[in-house]
Amino acid sequence: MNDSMEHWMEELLRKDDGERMTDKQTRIVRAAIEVFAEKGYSGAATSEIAQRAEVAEGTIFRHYKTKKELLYAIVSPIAARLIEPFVLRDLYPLFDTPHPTFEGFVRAILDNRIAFIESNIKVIRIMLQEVPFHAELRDRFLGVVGQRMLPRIARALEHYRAKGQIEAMPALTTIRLAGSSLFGYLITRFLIAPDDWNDGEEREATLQYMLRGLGYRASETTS
Amino acid sequence: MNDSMEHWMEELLRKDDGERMTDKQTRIVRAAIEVFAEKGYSGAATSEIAQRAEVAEGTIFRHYKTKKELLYAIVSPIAARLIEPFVLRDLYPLFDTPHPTFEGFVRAILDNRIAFIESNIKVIRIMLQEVPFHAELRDRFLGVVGQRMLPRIARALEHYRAKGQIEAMPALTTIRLAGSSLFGYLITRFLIAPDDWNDGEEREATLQYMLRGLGYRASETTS
DNA sequence: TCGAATAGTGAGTGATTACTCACTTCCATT
DNA sequence: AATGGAAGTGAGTAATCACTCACTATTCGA
Repeated sequence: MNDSMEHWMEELLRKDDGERMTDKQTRIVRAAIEVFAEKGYSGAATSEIAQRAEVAEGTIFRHYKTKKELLYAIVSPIAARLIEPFVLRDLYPLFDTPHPTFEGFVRAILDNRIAFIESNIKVIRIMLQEVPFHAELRDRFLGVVGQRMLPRIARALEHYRAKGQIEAMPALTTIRLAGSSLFGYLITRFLIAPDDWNDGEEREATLQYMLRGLGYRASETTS
Repeated sequence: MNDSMEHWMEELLRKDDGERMTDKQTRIVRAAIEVFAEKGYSGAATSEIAQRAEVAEGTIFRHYKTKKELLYAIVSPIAARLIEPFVLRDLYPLFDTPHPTFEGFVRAILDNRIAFIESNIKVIRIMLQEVPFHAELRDRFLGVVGQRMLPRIARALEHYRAKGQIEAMPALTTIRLAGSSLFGYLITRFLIAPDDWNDGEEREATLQYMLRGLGYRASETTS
């Protein structure tokens, strides 16, 4: 029936004020994720969501004023958590102790993000589907990415570049290139070819491609 | 009003049997592209398409039995042409004369695909949006890619690998990695950051990233 | 010039849509 | 045990949906 939403669910299933949701409320959210993922936002009928949640249709609108509010309630927390690790990781200095090499840095991010996306694939799919049609959603997401995530990654990159471990290149370009490779890996693995997939090999090949592409050299100067 | 669909339009605007479309029919197709791109397939109302085409709603259903058939009529020819150049390019031998180096090969594909996608961005957006929801569409697309495009690229890659110009790696992995970079470039350029975009620099950086990532060496053996 | 086929029309249809509201049920606090 | 507020209900509603059909207008070969 369901699969991989267990851990984050517990955190998603609180209201903004921290109160726990009732049983029926969690069933509504679960059902909505299912139906949005299958049919898209416009194609999903609130009547079907209610049916799958085994709940009266009115119950949905008791908790969410509109269908769009239900969508946002599902997508927003995941969007935030897509970015969070970069923010957190920056709190204890990322620069020196944790990863002396750029390779270690990239490998850590890769593993971390793969794991997260792996267990949130459904909601992320909904997000990717709907972002083009909801200006508010897009602006909020791009805003957070642009203002919080990118600058921090840029700072980390500058560190490794200064150590001569990677080629000089505008930070945004570096992020775009490496991001595309990560993104392509995930899309292929989860959406295009979930079968016939040797994950160990593909992951390593992707990593090597990224490192070579960015001109990684083990080290020249020591910090 | 409209912008970049001029050249392929002339070819799209024939029926399967080659007959030309009437004026109203072309207006329907144009309007449908607009509305599908803005609202998605489910979110698009046939009444709005008719309105924008300045046509009676019944006229749409005279030419297309259902709304879904209208979608397919728009998307199918573009899906085919996304792949076609690889097929054609292979007809006159790609291996020797045209591009002695792998770099030239990649650069040619890059330029070719960029130009095509640039002038078909709207329909491609529709395709990307709707493919997840229409199994028939997805299967047809993946079928053509898997059976016609991938084997031919794989053969070309084998050629350059044999000449020692690129690293040994499974062909599908190579294609995925290079494809991700191309895809990421296009997504960023057309969907995420159409402003603040130095195209010359970004295109060159992407190319270099791809070549380095695949372990490109100018040449070792001569053919 | 005619006739028949094709293109185009728009009011009309039943189904479905998101959402409302008067109502009942549940439960924590007194 | 009483009570007030929140949770839950489901029939009902106006709007919108994709699609039909009886009809008119246009085109074009004979």
